[in-house]
Amino acid sequence: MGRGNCQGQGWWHGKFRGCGYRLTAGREAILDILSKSEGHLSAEDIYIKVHPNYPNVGLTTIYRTLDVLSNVGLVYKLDFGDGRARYELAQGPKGAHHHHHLVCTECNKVFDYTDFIDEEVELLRETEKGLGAKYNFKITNHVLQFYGLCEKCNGRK
Amino acid sequence: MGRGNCQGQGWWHGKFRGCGYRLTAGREAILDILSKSEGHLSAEDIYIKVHPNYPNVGLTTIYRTLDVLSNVGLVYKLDFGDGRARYELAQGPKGAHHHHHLVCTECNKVFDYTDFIDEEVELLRETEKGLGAKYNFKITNHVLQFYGLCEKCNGRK
DNA sequence: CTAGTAATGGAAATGATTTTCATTAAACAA
DNA sequence: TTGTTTAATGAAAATCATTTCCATTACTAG
Repeated sequence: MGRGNCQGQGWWHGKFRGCGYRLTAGREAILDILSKSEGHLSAEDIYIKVHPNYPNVGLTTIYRTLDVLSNVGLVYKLDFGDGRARYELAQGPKGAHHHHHLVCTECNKVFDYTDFIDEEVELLRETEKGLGAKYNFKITNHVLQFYGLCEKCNGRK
Repeated sequence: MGRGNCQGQGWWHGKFRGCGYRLTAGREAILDILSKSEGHLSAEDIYIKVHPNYPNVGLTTIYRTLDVLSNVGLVYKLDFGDGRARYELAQGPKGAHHHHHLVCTECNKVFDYTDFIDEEVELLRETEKGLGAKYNFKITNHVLQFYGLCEKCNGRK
């Protein structure tokens, strides 16, 4: 973690300075890639996309930056169970568009969905409240993911 | 994956042979440990517990066996986001006792809970059905986990 | 009893992520 | 603008959970 709770909402620039972080070329490059190519990039994916324009940005920096971005709350770090983390922008300039993920265990493709989100969110909120009260547990975060076979992979069997 | 769908319910012994697997001493030792010490053991945890009685069972075998057990459906492989997998018996001799997990991000302790399970299961079932229909996705599995601070860790801050 | 094949263990390999450390460059004050 | 302070950086090395290799052992069906 590090320097306190810097999570919240808002859009870049100010966000950094406020938390004592510096906004460097490399960091902007990474944010830029994330905002353009929407969805589920691994550190290496980002490295490959950033490299042509910024050949001097190393993989180490990608990792460090993603860590910072996720601390600041600009990026979500996702785990689809394939041994490498994925990252996606927490929100566009327009704000957050809440969605969950559907992961194909065969081709590893990830589908975003927004159906049932309201009911899910409602239940999750209830559960968080209930569990928090019962176990004196302060819930900060949850993970809900569905795994299975996408249409294509399911057909092939 | 491997040799077809060997998932289902039932208790040991028969399970193995039926799927073409052999029930060896090492495998029984691992099942034994899992059934005694309930909850969330890592491969190394298991290794350490098995080793005194079976010094000749290596870590590699633990991993391989856990893989088999999880294929056969006797064991759930869990991921609490700390970089190592955990394993728990899918069911006791009495049958499954469905529960979910509450993970403390500070001390990494994991709490089982069974509250709200009915509502959760209901919603998850609905969602699975809905998503399955809409995206032609065959959902086989889901993950729902809450993260936060346990009473102790929360108090310390 | 014997062939066929699954299971095993130890060592080496893998691969994503972190750490180390010397160098560079934001940020802010003078 | 110019320092000065300290965060940020890159390259290489280190970590560490998990897998793979490979030669050996041991179930099991015939």
